[in-house]
Amino acid sequence: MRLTTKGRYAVTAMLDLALHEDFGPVSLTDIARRQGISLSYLEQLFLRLRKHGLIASARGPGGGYRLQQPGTDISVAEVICAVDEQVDATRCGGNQNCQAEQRCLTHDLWEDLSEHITGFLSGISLSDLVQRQSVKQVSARQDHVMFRM
Amino acid sequence: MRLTTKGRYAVTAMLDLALHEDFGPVSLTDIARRQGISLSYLEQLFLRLRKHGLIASARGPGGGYRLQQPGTDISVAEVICAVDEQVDATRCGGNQNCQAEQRCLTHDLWEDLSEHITGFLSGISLSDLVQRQSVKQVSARQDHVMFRM
DNA sequence: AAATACTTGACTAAAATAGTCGGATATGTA
DNA sequence: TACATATCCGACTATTTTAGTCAAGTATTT
Repeated sequence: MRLTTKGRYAVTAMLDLALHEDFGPVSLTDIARRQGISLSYLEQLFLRLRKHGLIASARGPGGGYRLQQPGTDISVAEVICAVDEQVDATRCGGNQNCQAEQRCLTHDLWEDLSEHITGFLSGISLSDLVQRQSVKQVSARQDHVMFRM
Repeated sequence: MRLTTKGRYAVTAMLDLALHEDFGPVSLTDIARRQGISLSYLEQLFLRLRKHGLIASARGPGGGYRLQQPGTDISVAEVICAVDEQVDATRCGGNQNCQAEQRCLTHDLWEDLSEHITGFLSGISLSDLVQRQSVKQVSARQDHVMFRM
């Protein structure tokens, strides 16, 4: 699993969605405003999230996105994997041909690390984040500032 | 701490150094040959590793680099930090001004993750890697193929 | 003296990041 | 039915990072 800012944007946007979906579908325009992420960039990310079955879309006025599964069932790891497309993973891709078609010296180390990170992020669901005190605080500020803008 | 291929190259090169320093200083030319990394790129990496006090250099014929501290005292985390220069860390840099000068929604999550990864990689020293069976195997193959080339 | 090897800075091709732009399509509401 | 809203989708682009190359040094051993 790769860790990039793209993945971070996706998690932030999904968390915003989880925080606001009680009042019907959430539009990308709202998420873009609240989180300071460009609309067009969000469109790219949500296309992938939808194709991976994490969210469902509703078109037309009042439309937007909602979570396809309960927030407890969507882990941070899943969100990141959905947008990062796992092009080459570790360069020492699964096939161990990192150096001259053979396993490179540190192959096992990166494999161990990768498992470690995935395990950590698989254990954190969107619901877990929603309940965090720090998230509640930041979210409240964002809702307040942006309210009826 | 950022995880990039640059950091991976650095760890691989430092491990090669740890594996061969018993016979005196190790030249970058040798490391480049064994690990399939370009000499000029290694020069850039080792400049930073030296400035961070992880290695010492010896000029002239028979010169090269050796570890500045025993292999047990150099962790993988230190090597990666030395070359990655920590430009912006998490974009939510230490100052929490990730979004409009305020803390972003997922700030704490990335901070937790960062600590988790750093903790994991801090617990692995070059000596630990040298003793791994898989590392010994790959290293033996590399020495054999490249011997007296 | 000569070869080896580190030191340093400037430059560069290719890829990834973080978007922008333009249009098409679907849908709820007046 | 017209219209506004919103998702869909593809193509394009500026900037940054990666992964180097190149050239000219300097120091040291043999």
